Amino acid sequence: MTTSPYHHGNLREALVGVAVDVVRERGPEALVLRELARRVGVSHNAAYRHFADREALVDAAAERALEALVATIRRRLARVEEQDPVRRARRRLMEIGVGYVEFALAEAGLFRLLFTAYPDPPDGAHGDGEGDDPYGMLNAALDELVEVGYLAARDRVGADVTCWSAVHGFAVLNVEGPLRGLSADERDAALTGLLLGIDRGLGAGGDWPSLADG
Amino acid sequence: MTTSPYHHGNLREALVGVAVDVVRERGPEALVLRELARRVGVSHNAAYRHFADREALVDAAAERALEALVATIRRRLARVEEQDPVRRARRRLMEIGVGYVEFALAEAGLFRLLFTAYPDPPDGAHGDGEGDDPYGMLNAALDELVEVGYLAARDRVGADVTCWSAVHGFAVLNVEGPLRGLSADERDAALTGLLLGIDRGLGAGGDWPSLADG
DNA sequence: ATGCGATGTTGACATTGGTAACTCCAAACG
DNA sequence: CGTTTGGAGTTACCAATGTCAACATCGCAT
Repeated sequence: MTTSPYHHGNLREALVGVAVDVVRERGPEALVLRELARRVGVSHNAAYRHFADREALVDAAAERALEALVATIRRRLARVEEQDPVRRARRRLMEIGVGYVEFALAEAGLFRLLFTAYPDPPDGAHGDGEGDDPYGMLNAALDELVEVGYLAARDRVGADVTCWSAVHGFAVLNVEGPLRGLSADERDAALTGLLLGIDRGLGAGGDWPSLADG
Repeated sequence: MTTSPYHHGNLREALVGVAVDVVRERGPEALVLRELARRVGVSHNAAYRHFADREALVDAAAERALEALVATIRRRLARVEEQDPVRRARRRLMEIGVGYVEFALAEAGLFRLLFTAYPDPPDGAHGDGEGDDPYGMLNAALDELVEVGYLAARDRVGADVTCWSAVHGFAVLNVEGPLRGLSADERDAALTGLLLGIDRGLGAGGDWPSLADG
């Protein structure tokens, strides 16, 4: 309501909003400052009162994208009802992977945005809180796997990078890489295979039954 | 020598050449038509006699990048001297991964170029020749693993996607993702862990000794 | 020699990100 | 209640880029 024709009210939010819209529709490369201004009904250059430059706006939008990704993963995690601690932990790890890929495919634009402007490294500092980022959630899940005895502590090191690499690679290849064009069925099968492979690899120390059957 | 001041001789090659140079130095986004022309000492627009548009030139450069990647992998494969068929096959698969990542890190610009303009899918059609692309080489290596009895035929399906995903993901995260900034040592360790994990996962059917020791 | 087609050139145009200088309004202060 | 001050938007402008159209130049076949 406080929208006098001049002072917009909260241009910043509005800009980030349309930015997200545009990215969802046409990808990060379609993120054009002047068009955003047009859409919001404001002159170009208005944006410069709120963002240092184009990149700053892109970063702001990327933050939104990250939240969306986290939300998707959380949603998937919440659906796990498994009771047995070991099976539960393993299932949770898989769901993180599924959620990650689900988001990448459903929101290809946002997913790509996320990695054209990523907030630098996650700073090896894992181990504190669960973190509100996917990497933190992954680490939490892996720690859980150690606690329940599925993953040998010795194999915990590097497991995060391995898991992330596999799932991220799968997502990238399917979204913008040579694997786009796979049918939904092929994709699902491949992803299941990938995740089961990880699950099997992590638990290779003991003699656990596959999550696939049962 | 045939360089009269007017007709350049073979502009096409020259353009692709400097394009590759620029990408190596400053990445794919620095690939600016007009600058290439300047570098070659020709007027802008000259390029349009040889390329339909910017994208066509990018594609041509990407082709070069692909060749370079393949060369790097071949070089690594050629160095494997292992005699025992099983160990040899396993080692070869690992070297493909190492080569892939090595290239991504050493030639970050070219690697990124490769995936900003990728020649569509590899067309599920694997099984013919080894192919001169990394995907073909990967498939050949996996087939070899089946032949020597390390990889169960049943697990062959999807193994290609799993391997590619893991290695590609690792490369991407390290080159342009949140894992850039890892020290060389950390990176090496993580990659070794990843590749051993794959090796272990593929051979999980039998009871093979790790490639790490011995 | 000559004329034609491939190869380059010049000139223009619309778009984009960005800077500078101006304007407008609202709230703080006397 | 008037004024001033500064945040928020605006217009004017610039250089760079991709691309199109029209023109120039050269070599080779006739």
